[in-house]
Amino acid sequence: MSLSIIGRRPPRKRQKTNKDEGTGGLTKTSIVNAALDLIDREGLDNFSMRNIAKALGVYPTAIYWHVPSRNAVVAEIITVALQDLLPTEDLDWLDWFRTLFRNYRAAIRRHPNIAPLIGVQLVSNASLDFPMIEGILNRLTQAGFRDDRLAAAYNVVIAGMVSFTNLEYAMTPSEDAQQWRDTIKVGIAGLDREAYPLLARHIGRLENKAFILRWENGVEAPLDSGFDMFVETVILGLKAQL
Amino acid sequence: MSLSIIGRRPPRKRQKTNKDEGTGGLTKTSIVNAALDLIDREGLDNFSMRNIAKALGVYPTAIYWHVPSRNAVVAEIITVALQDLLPTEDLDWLDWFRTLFRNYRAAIRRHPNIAPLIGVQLVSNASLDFPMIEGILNRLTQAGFRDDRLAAAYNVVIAGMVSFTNLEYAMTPSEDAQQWRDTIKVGIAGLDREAYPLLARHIGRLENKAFILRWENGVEAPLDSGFDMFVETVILGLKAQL
DNA sequence: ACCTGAACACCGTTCAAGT
DNA sequence: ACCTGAACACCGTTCAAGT
Repeated sequence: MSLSIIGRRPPRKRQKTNKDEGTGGLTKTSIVNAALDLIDREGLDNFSMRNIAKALGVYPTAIYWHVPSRNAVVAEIITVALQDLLPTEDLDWLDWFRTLFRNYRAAIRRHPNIAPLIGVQLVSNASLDFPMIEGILNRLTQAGFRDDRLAAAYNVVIAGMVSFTNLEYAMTPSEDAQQWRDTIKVGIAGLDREAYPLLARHIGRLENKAFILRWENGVEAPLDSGFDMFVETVILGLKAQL
Repeated sequence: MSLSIIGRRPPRKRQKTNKDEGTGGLTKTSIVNAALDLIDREGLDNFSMRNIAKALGVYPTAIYWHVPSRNAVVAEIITVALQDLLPTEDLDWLDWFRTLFRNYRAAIRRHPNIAPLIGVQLVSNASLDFPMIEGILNRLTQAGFRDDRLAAAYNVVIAGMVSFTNLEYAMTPSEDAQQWRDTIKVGIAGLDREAYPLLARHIGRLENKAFILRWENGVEAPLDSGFDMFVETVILGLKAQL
């Protein structure tokens, strides 16, 4: 049972017409699928209620009979994309969290363009669900976190799960990508090597492979080793505080 | 020397007229200040080029003589808000990173509404600057990270710096905040206590104090203990990998 | 050099009307 | 029950024209 905010409106009683598939009629799921498809194919810049409608061959306003708002569509997209993140029960708590974090990143890699939607609005947070929360609390309790420290550790885990990956898959400018890339490269080329010696020495392994110093996101330039270290950092850091 | 993408256009030669203050004329800095003010006062939903113009008493298009795009304004806002994050030199590497993370959060707490702007676009990443990057590399080198592991650790630090805080200050829905809060509370009230016993047992210390289970963001409901633990997690986790 | 003003191609959402 | 169609109050940005 997830905290979906969709399907609350219209609040008038509504018979379960149960035509969620087959008939080709407009439904909540067909809308959400079309929206996710649109984002995958054309990027977040082209994600709009009007473009969803266009993809479905209906008037923009038709969507509002099935779904209360754009925010609700976003929440539902996140729910769909982040299904089945929970690791299997047999893992110990360290491996359980490792797997959780990797599952999250794998889900984002399937739909990288949705990354900027996650975490920026409380509304979209709500599409995560109880089984996941319970699972996290369960493993943290096993690890030894109690009471207020359990709540704190829970927040650490959520932040750890989404943070690196969301940053890795930040939006690249859809227009003038070339110009943007040049701007960064020129900035790096003009670097004062005496003022910033470490940056200058390691520029080869930082350029386009490190936050702030890249012009492509995780789709073209994945930050695998950084992600691996981040996962270990969070897990070993939690362990160190027991 | 920061990687600002502002002031590139118009690329025609342009005399330094040096009337950045005093005269009351429109300038890049007056535009950025007005934009940041607008966001602070009225929230991100009301942040638009047109509303900046309205606040300055000019036509929307006047802004485009001083600034190339909305993205450029965003990048500049971030640069202004994230000034002076660097800790003092005398701290050892552990305390240096602790202070860096706290400085970042303090900066966001001064302008909480800009949090959703940070990290979602590569463009806005670029407003961070070389002194900070060099400082981070410096402390990581001191700690003992070398070569490829230095680059990975750098990415861990950047992600660690922004992640928890950005999530903590995610946007609350500007409209129908009351309805949104009720939706969450109803979801929690209807919780299956047998299926999710840990969640049920600790709901008192999770409700509105934990990601996914809150209806207010860090402005009204700061996650202090979670943040403290997150900082220690990242730092001790890095230390554990040396 | 700097701003006005019209214009273009978009948005999300409401509401009345059709079937 | 479900969709059309018009309408409202917005967007970012370009470009010609004024001063």
